[in-house]
Amino acid sequence: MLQAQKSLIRRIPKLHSYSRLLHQTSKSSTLALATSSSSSYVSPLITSRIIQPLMAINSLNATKSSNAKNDRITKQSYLEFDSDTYSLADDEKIAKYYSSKHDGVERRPYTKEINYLKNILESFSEEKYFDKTDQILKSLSKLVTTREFTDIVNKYLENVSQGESLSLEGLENIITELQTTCQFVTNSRTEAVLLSKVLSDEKTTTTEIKKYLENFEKREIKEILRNMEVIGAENLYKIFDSEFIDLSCIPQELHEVYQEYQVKSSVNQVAGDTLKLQENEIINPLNKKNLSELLPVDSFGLKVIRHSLLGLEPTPESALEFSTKVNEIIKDLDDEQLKEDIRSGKLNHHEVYTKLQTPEQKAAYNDALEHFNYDRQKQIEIRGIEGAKEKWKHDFEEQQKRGDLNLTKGLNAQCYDWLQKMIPAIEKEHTLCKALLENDTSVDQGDKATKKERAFYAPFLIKVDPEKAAVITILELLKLHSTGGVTNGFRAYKSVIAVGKAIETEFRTCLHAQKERKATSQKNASSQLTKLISESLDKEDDLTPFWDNSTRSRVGGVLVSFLMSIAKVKVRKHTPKGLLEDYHPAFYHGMQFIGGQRIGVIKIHSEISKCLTGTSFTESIQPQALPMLVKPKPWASFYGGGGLFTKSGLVRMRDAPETEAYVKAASKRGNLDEVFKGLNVLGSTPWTVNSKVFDVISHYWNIGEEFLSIPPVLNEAKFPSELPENADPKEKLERSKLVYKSLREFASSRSQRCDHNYKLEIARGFIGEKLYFPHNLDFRGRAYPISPHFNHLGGDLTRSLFLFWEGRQLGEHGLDWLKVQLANVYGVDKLSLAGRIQFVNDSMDKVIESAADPLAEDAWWKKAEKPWQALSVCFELAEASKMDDPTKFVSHLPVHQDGTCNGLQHYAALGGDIEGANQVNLNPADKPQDVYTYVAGLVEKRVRADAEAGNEMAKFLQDKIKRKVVKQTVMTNVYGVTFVGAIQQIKKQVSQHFGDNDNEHLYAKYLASQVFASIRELFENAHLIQDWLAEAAKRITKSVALDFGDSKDSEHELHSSSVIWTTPLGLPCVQPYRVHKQTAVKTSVQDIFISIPSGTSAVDSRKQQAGFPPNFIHSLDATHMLMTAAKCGEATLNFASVHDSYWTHAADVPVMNRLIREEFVRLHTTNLVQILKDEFVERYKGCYQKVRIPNNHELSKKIKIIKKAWATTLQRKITIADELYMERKRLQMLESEKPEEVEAAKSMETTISVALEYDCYGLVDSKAASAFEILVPLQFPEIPKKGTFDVNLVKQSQYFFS
Amino acid sequence: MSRIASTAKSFNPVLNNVFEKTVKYSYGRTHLRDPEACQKIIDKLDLTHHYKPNNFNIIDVNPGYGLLSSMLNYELKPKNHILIEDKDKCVSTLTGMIDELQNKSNNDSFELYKKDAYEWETYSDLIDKDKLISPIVQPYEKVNDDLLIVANWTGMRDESIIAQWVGCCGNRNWLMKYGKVRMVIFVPALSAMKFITEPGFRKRRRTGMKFSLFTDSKLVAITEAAEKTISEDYKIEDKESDEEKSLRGSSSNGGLKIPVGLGYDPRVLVRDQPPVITKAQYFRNADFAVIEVIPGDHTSNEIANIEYFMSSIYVTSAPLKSSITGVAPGAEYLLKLIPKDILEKKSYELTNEDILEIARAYEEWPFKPSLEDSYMGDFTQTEAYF
DNA sequence: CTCCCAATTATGGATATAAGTGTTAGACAAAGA
DNA sequence: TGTGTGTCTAGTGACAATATCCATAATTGGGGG
Repeated sequence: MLQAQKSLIRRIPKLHSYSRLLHQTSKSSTLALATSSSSSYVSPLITSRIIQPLMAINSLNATKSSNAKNDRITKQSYLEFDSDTYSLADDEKIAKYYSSKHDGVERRPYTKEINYLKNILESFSEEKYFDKTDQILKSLSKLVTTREFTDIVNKYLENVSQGESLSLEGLENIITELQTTCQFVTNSRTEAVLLSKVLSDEKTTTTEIKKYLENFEKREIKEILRNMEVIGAENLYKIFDSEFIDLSCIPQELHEVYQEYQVKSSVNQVAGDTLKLQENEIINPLNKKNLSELLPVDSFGLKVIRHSLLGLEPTPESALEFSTKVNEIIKDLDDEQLKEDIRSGKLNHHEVYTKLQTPEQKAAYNDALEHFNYDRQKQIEIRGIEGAKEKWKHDFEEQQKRGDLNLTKGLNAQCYDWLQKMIPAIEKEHTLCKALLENDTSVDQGDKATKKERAFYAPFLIKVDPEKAAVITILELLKLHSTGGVTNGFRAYKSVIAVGKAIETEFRTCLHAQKERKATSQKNASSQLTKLISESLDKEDDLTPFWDNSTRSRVGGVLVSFLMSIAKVKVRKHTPKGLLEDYHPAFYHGMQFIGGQRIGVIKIHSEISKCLTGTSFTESIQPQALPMLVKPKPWASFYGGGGLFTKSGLVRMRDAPETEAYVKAASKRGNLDEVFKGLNVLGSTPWTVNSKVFDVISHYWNIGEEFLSIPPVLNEAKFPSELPENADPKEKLERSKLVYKSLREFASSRSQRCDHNYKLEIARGFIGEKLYFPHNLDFRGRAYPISPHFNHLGGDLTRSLFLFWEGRQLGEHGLDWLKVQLANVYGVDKLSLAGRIQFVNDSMDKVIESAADPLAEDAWWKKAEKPWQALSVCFELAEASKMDDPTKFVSHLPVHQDGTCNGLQHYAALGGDIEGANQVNLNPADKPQDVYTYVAGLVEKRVRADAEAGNEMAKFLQDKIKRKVVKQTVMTNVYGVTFVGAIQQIKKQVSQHFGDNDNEHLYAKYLASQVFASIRELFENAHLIQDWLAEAAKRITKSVALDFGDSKDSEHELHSSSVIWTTPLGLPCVQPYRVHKQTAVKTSVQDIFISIPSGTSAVDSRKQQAGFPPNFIHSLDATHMLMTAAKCGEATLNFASVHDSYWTHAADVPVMNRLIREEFVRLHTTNLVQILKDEFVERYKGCYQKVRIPNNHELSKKIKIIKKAWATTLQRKITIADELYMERKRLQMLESEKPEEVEAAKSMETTISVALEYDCYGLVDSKAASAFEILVPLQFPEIPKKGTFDVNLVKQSQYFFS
Repeated sequence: MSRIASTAKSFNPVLNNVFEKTVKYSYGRTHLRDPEACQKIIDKLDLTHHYKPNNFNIIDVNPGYGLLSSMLNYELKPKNHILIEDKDKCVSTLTGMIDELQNKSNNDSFELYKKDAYEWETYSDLIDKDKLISPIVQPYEKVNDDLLIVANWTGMRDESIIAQWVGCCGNRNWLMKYGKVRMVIFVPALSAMKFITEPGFRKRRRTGMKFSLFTDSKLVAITEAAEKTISEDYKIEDKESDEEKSLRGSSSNGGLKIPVGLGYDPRVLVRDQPPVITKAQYFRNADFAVIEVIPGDHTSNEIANIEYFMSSIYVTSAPLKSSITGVAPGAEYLLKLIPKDILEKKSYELTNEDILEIARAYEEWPFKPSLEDSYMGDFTQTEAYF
């Protein structure tokens, strides 16, 4: 077993593979250069006097590189090494970089390993496997900085100090030992852990506490107490009680709490601001007793608490508290009926809220609800999984009782059955894992491979409760039904990762909840203190890093394989011999081939998939993916916005450590406050569900037929008739195409139906609720709601379901804006504002009809371009028009203001094109300009010219160019659509509108080129900027860093600089397009292919180039949005956005419109491109670029001579690495303190230095027959001149956003 | 610009100095440049007994610059010799050759058909629409003596065509509806290694199995192995381990005494004794082989029911008994129906008889998945975005 | 106890898999001259 | 070394191929000192 243990420990860090890498590269070309005979590669042009110092430097380098061998972590795994031989020198622990040295963004070597170690340290420390934790800590101490190590150890100490098993002495011993063996440096947090340990001991007397505290100075105590989440509420009060403590010992943030406590305890009444209820057991997920008590909520005399999201009832305590508060609020209502309605639960939260009369009542209700929802939110996040289980159990028991064969219920019962079988399997696995980790040889671990696998996932698997793990596995697999292009199944890869991720999320949530509970367990803790503590808990950043994908897939793999082996379904088959009955696996594994490539799939047994089609399965939504009931935690650091117990990063990214590092660094420097501000405005907008629209949707949904955007219920795909085996291959081919087409259609219809179903189910659950969307960003800074299924970014149908929770009186202009909104969604958005209002006024009776009878066969709203949103406005308008004074109408409807082709607006502002600015409404005008129509006109003009020139195609297309044909292409042009993409878009239009299908491809191709040319003509300067951006990206991504090939940093590939820029709000954007290496992870299901994230692998130059211009523009529109959001927040507007569509209350539209314009002007009055260029120059200095100069130029000759000289001394070809090495040496010597070295450097010539005297970019001549490649310092082209458009005019442009 | 002149037996002296010795465009395929090499192939094929002069047709797919075609034509004297070729440079050389023949020897059997040989339509048009030839349907009991197909499919992406043609042999559709039509195909060496195998050879996979089942295939000629596939520490070993090692199909230290033939199933080499074409004899540095494929006695009907099953079986090289379980729900039942000795075998060891046996057993299986279950969607293609 | 060598294991890289290839232009890499 | 040829991949959010073999580095185990 020792062997297995060693193997585990060895395999986990996988350090030796890295060391091998190091070793290999240390033998590679550059080092060979360094270690070869000393003077050989000095240019013959250098006199012997100068060779001396060079030799010295080189031999120094040589000894260093021979030392490099010792960097290898060889032999014993690094849990066992005990000397400093393998440690990273202090400067090496952080002294690495990503794309640029000049950004102060550090890259740590072995990040992956360190993260892994942190994770297993966490795991082992809770299990108290001290022998292992010791080793891990030793290893870590070699790899991280002292400071970080202190943090790690503190966290470790916190974990191990829990419970009784370790005494204070034991803890102190550990610390002392770590101090000696690992150079552990304590800080105040360490003291806090110790203090907490002292205080937690029941036997510790007050005198002892005092004595202990007296060891410290008051200033020190203050620092210690800052770590309140370590100490915990209960202990904090004990400290407050100690007579040794006075205000000077208390950190600022706790002053209030302290003083309050002093007052209260003087009256001998401890922190009584919470309700005196039974023992506070909020977080006890598995307490069944608790659940049965949940049912009689109405016994509190208030049924307001109606909805139980995910089948979870609120805790009785908080329900009682809430009902008490509500009773208090409605006490003074004079409307008895309303009072009764509220009490009896007839009204949902939002109805109650709107019906309250005074602002004070509303505020009080809001307050009470927020408090109540906080508890519910906790319940959802922590017990959401359990909710699903309870439902299954319920259905299972029902079925047992009644023999009910209802399909959905049957499925739930089936799940319960699987769950019951799976739990013991996982429990058994847990014991095996623990045995493995404890070196318990008495347990049989099975064959070698299994054992090896287990060694990988054991530390993680044991952290999650078997029941929860089982529920999660079942849910995730069922959720994946028919995804990934697999009929009746899913990709094995996806399932394994999904389960792994879900398990991790659950684990993290539990961990966080547990911590918070521990720290705030004191039943009488003041709410103020509780809040402070949970806030400081959020600050723990990177001590439990995210699991990497290989870990996820391993954990997921084992669980999926369990489910696959235990989940059975009963099948019956009539055969000639009679009825056969058998149990078949519900899931089975297979391979699919796509273009010869294997894809692992897991198929769901048809009996099961039958139950799954079309039915709702809402329980399968991870609770963390739902909108929130309470205001999200405000963003203040990289982690911490979003769910209460859910860790989500500020920027969503897929395997992009570089992006992460840059954003984190920016966050730490405080550069992101503006971004946070904007995001927090978005996150704090409360919403509710539009129940009127919901009812209508629900009606049509249940009919099951296709209606507007609702897809029909399809039961099975229709296949064309079979062909005989010997049919012509051509026919066979045609048929199989048809089969795939119909399968594809079926799948897409089903997945759409499924998607809608999710949304509707969630909407149903949130009717009457107050909900929030925490937002985060993509790497360009665009904001997205974190909850993926149901949010306001969705399509027409989804958007129509949203209302602002708060209402605002329409006031003077509000009604008009409502009308504009209706006109916009109806498709009448090309008229002037007055025209749009007139349009609605003319249709007012139809609007009212629509609202009164939305289900009418030919209701007016159904003909709208965006019918559902139109319906939503109809309801609102109809209500408003009922009022005598519509200005007093309280409106909840969000009114949208959309930019006309927002990307082009930014381009036009950047480029200053007058005509372009006109067409996208930057320039004030009487009525909105339509860029699509304009471009269509330009295209038409070109086509006509061609037609006259005799082009047949042009003759055919003449007079057929409509707005619609070019619209999508114009729109996506900004977003970097390629020529091919444009062809596809236009082809679709062509095939719809023109008769001739045979030539549609030719037409599309021709038109696409004309559209491109037209756009280019219209936005000439803008396109020059686009070109400039692309050229800059090209140069950056093709550049070589001076340090390339340096022995100290061998990880970088040749081209490893990605394009990085900073938005005006300070958010660094790093294009994450790199070529990722991929490896296969063996799991018991199959091998799983995962890519290894790396910030240093070669950049994907093509993607970087293609992506940069659109990404830059996106980052600008995102910036504009966040700026506007922040301003709207300041103006106390409710604000929401869908990238370039900004929403607020009708009454507030004028204010928002002003802010939108002001912020746009503010953004564009600086010369953004110039700033970008300056930033680039600074960031990429020290990078070199290949330039082709004429072969016969004297510079070419000079460089050839130098190269030849080097090559003869080195006996091999000169590589780029060699050239850079020599240049590096030259520059180093120039900085040297020794004058002779400086002298030597001055007269030394390298291939790069000789080129410095020439204007190499000027020498580039594309026409020259033969070219020679040389390296020159990276330069950027001059930025194109701006046009004459004055951005300030935007302020007066009514139709800029409208 | 030197041109080819040769005294090879099948070389038409009329064509001396018609073909260029080097060609500029390979169009991604290998072309024979040496009449001696062509002669080797023609001799090995030994087709004169099978086809009566002036009484049969040749469909010559991708003849390239036409050297081999001209020699085959001279040797076999077909009534019609259709050259399906659409590459410009090739076409011009071919027309030159045809003109030369017509002018100097009154041979008008050649017909150039400038279409893409990849398209199925090309063949149906050739026969049904343009009626250049009208092949006679002959029974499957004997090899068709009315039609001969010669094809060069040595390009990178041509392997799929070969596989599909074999599929047609199984289906007996396409040109195979005329009977057992002989095909002489130039293929990449690696394809020949995979496809022309006997049971037990490690590289034998599904398509290899189909070759065995649906066709009688032979290796006609091979090339010298390209240098990179030859292991440096190549050693001559004794015969037994020789046999074993080369059965594994490993390309590094195979057991033949000379590097030529490395990577092929040694039993096939012994069986077919293919002559070797040297590097200098062809243009474009890519190994190839010439194979002869004649439709066999089995059809795809016989194994249609286990298509999906087979694809799963050939994913792994584990013995059937262990790989069979995950193949479909309730596959355990199937274990009872298949003979034990077959279950012990690995997928690449299965013989034709074994496969047919499995197909029969599968038919007996009460829980065999319905047909639509075997449809595995492939809709990864990006579809429209509104 | 360490050192050295042989044997074993881990790991990354290469290659095959199936079997129509919906489309076109342009950039880029390998290869033939 | 400068050419023609073949291959690859094409907007964003966001979605990823596996099995097997082989060479070689790393580790272990055994033996001798």
